[in-house]
Amino acid sequence: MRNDSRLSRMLHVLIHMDKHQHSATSEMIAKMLNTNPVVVRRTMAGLREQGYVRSEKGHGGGWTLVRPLSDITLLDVYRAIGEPHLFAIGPADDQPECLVEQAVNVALGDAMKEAQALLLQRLDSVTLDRIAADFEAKLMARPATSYSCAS
Amino acid sequence: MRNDSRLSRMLHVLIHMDKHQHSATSEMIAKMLNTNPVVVRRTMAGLREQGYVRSEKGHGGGWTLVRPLSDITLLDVYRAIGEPHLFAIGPADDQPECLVEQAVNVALGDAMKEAQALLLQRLDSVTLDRIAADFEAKLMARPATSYSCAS
DNA sequence: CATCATGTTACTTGTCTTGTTACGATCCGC
DNA sequence: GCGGATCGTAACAAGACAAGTAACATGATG
Repeated sequence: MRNDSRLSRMLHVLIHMDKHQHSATSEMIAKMLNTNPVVVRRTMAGLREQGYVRSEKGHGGGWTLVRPLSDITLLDVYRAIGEPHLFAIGPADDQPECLVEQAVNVALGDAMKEAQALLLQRLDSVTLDRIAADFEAKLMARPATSYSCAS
Repeated sequence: MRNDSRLSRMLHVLIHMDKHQHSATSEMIAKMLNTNPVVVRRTMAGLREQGYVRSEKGHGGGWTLVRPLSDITLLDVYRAIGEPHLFAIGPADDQPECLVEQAVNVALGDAMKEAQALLLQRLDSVTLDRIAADFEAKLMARPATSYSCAS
């Protein structure tokens, strides 16, 4: 459990949902992601609130993709899941009195801000249908193998 | 303890060490960083192995800066402490069978690699004496206040 | 040799994601 | 309406990792 895998997982799910027309239950999605239904509901809650997916209770319920993959960027998904911390490193103290430490924080912070800006920009420049297209290309390259997880 | 603060702390220490000519004990450094001596020794071990500082046991011992700040980049320090993980996010599975997940990992991985390359490049472009100079500038701007932590 | 200081190991703590259990609410089919 | 399917949510345990802590060995100085 070294990294926060929520972004990766939600991207995975959304693309799969686009391939199936019918709704998917948390149970099915959980099997697909090798996790369990509660985690799925927890993480997908943000996507629902942002209007990317819809959930329906009761018999025949489950999760449905509401917007086309071409309308969703990686950044959209990142924001929908609550913009978790991107970096594992950081300052020891956010508001230090020591001027040396302040200078260190500025230097490190500047570098990290640049990297973060670039990362977010990259996430913003990729829509989910692009990833789906990459997947299709791979599928064509080796059509004999099983192409995906439990789907 | 949300972030790994080792890099930040070591930068802080090295610059302070440059200001004092005499060696500093782990005890003194620990007070400066608001931590304790064992953590200091643990983290500084990497810096010693890479030849940036020297440690001496016994009476009058402690830590000494060996190389000038102008010879040490932020990247050097990052590497010396063991190149800890930079990102808090990552894929759910590094070697997934699912081709969709593979495509997701490639897309996310590409963006992260770019951001990481930029960050490391920025760390490589800054030497510790630059941060020390920033500190001096701040010090001139308000010479009346106490300028640093327990030093 | 007594003291100071590092070196190292083992264990605990704090924090965050993930996993799990439990229970309530809602919807569909009979 | 009843029962089962399914989401919503809260509460709690597990696992990982940095950081904090305690204990003890090692080496250097006077």
